[in-house]
Amino acid sequence: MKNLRLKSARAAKDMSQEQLAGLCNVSRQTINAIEKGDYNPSIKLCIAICKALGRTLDELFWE
Amino acid sequence: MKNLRLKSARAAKDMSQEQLAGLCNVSRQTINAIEKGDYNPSIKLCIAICKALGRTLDELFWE
DNA sequence: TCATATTGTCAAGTTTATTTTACATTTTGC
DNA sequence: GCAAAATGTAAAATAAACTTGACAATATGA
Repeated sequence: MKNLRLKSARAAKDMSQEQLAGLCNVSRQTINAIEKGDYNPSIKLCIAICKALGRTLDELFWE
Repeated sequence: MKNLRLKSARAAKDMSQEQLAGLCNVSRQTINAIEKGDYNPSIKLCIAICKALGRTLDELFWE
């Protein structure tokens, strides 16, 4: 299941996958895989993503 | 960093670590380690825990 | 006090997230 | 249409989550 809320929140900040990855200290491929729904990130990474995008866990990852 | 909100939410439901583990399909040791802060669970597991305890991600895992 | 349930912890093994490198495809701006 | 940036994807290696089994320590209740 793709994470379109994440993709959209990133677009809203006009941020590339690579920029977001840099802010979160992970690789670009990791961000790509998460948006694509390929795997299941750690809560720590989810929190880092949320902070970089100014969102909360519930907004980006709650179903 | 211990997760006391999780421990407390579990206590509020009068649920043992083993019962919670059962509902989340993980081992008791995994729940123990998460409460103790020993590791960094996946978002999928966090969501399962939240659902079992009737809480949201922000309530149990947001900082 | 005694028995039992719950929790803490450890070691060894398996699975899976994440990295690195690399290349192909698509999008964007000029 | 061209060049550059952004995205999609894949294989091999590494780190860390998670399991299983087992035992000690602590709490709970009769």
